[in-house]
Amino acid sequence: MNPTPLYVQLADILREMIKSGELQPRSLLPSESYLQQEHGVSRGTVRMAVGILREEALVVTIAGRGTFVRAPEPKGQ
Amino acid sequence: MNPTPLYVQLADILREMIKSGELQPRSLLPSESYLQQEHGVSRGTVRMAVGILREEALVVTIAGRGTFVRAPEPKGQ
DNA sequence: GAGAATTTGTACGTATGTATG
DNA sequence: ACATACATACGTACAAATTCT
Repeated sequence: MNPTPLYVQLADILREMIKSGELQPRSLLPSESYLQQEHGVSRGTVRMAVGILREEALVVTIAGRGTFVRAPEPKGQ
Repeated sequence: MNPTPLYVQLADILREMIKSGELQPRSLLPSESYLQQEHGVSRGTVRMAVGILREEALVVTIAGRGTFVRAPEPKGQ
């Protein structure tokens, strides 16, 4: 009965934006601050969502810069 | 029970300095770096405090220059 | 004009506290 | 007890705008 946690929902949204190509490889994800306001959640929730994508190796985060969409691994590796 | 947040307290102090005339219209507010050290808080806390005054239209901030006390609106404008 | 220093702008990293279910 | 979610507050890093030497 428990609804899907907000941070999982947000991770799902962002993952879909990457898979669909809306967020291109090597491009920046929206900042934590932007995602906070855009989705009406706290920074902690945003960070947990992005953390999921990081664990899935879909994105790479650099302090002071932002979070980047990783290039998909070329086939045959 | 929660104490007033530091950034609200600092905003209150700065607002009072403006209202009282200690900080004159068109003069510069102390820099973020100065306010940090002077009040023993982090830069983020200073920025949130100044952000409150900005929302109240008591000050105007210019990147690379500083934050200025706004001149009170002359009657009839 | 070049370069350094200052100041604000933006972004992520971490810790703690509170509240709810 | 635990997970979720929010807010506060510290810090670091990098970038951009401006000023000064």
